[in-house]
Amino acid sequence: MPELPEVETTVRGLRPVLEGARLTLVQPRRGDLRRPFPEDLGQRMTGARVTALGRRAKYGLIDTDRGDTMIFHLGMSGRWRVDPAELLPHDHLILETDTGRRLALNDPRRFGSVDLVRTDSVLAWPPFAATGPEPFDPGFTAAYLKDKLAGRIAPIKAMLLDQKVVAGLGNIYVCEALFIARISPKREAGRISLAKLEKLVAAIHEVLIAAIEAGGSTLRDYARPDGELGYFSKQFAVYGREGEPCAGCAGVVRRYADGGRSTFWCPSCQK
DNA sequence: CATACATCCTGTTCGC
DNA sequence: TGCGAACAGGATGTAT
Repeated sequence: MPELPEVETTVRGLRPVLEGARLTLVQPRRGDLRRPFPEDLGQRMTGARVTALGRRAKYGLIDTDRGDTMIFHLGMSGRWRVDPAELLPHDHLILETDTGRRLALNDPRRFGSVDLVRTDSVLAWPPFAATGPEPFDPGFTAAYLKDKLAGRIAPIKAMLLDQKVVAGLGNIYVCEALFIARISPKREAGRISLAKLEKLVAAIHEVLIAAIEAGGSTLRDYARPDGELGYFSKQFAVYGREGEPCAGCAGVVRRYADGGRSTFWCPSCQK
């Protein structure tokens, strides 16, 4: 489930633990997640000092003073456990620092990934090369979307999930943003007016900011040894609320399966 | 190129 | 009560 807000919250939580620290141990505990760990991950990262942490799309970036960037993806079920008292099943990668901190990348479903690229080549890394603008990039505007979606007959929901259109959105926040903008997830993407796209851009900003703030407010919990990441779930207007009253009209939230994915929406007010 | 769909993975939830 | 089926879904590969 980690989408942009959860990855951003994770990066902000890792920053005070890792930034400036030297890595004394970088140890995979199995060979692979979604794909194999880089063979030289331990060799290249052990002894390096972490200089910065960042995020691109749904990936977290850990820069070192050796000119390497470790890129992690949390997949569906991934999270970093901070200072765990003991290692658990699915702790697939362990980091230790010269400041006495320990991190475990735990990912039961193993949809996540860890890659290692040269920092000066991060933007050319294949998964990033085709990735669209960040939602808060000044270039992500209604005009941009109008151009990008021109002629597209696919539903707007599918287009927003496409990382080449905009980076960082997943099923949950796409559903929420379309609800806020009162746009049906089934609407043909190329036939949405500029005015509606302006509402959509604003809705995406609104829902992401609220989710990041909700996550940020729970950083203290996240940092607990057995801590949980704070999610936005209690504030979802439509996601997971099939059959419940719509928060914005007299309608009822409905669900349909689209390519095996659930879409939640209010047919009464999303047109 | 655009679109649709299958695949990966495992803990949790649901129905019979 | 138990057990199998369904479900969660991001990235990627294949098919049309």
